[in-house]
Amino acid sequence: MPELPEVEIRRRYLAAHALNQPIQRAVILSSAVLDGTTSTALRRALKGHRFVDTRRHGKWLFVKTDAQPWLFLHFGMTGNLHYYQADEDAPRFERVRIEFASGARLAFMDSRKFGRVGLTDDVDAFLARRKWGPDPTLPGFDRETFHEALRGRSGLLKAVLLNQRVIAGIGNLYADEMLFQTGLHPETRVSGLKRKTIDPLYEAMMAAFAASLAVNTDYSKLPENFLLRHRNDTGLCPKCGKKLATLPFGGRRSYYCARHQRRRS
DNA sequence: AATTCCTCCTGATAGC
DNA sequence: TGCTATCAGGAGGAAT
Repeated sequence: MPELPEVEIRRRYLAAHALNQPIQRAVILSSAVLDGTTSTALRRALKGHRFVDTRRHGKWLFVKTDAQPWLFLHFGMTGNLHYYQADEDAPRFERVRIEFASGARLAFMDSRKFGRVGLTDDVDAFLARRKWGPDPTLPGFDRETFHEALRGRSGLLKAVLLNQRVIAGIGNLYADEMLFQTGLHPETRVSGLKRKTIDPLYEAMMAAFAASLAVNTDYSKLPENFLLRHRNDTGLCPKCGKKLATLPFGGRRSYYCARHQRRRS
């Protein structure tokens, strides 16, 4: 579920609740979500410390501690956060629990265990090592950055948009939204795209992220003309009422309107 | 180097 | 009701 806007909402949630209070201990309920660290190392890194800052790049969330390392979180397909009190029920699928001295708790939940939790001493080095592309919502990203990111790419547009090393943060749903808003077929070849096509794609991406953040990623509150409102098996194109078409795409599906998003070339 | 394919894991839902 | 098949908003590594 979580793409750039969803992870940004989680970042804000964590920042609003979990900063600047002493951590009593961390409990790892499923070590399967640990990435490059161990239960022991994670517990030791957090115990007695506080979270002091947050940062996000694409779908990755980083939480600075008052010691050396940052905690990093990736939510996979089903990851989420839940802040609650010790006398309340733990959420389902809790995989890592951070207990604060106050009695409050922060749960990292993830039914499917595709999420990741780990430690890094240097966020920039972490991002560079994994070769992530630029994040469209961070300072410095503009139309030219977008153009530059797509330059030299030869794959299919949908696949390129999903490639986090090209641009960080676009997932299956927002890629479909961008393509729908610009009338581009998912299998359009990137190599042939002109600036007059790429610019609207950039605008559609920024508009989709902004609109989603404005409604706290509650898609039911998005304007009617968003594909995200209709992206399901019975969904109809908000422009023409035609039933949405789908294409298998590397293990998942693209939803699009076969009338407005035609293959060109 | 870039792109495509496969796999990791488990819950919700549709269909019989 | 119960079982089975299918699908789900991701990333990393292998293969091409």
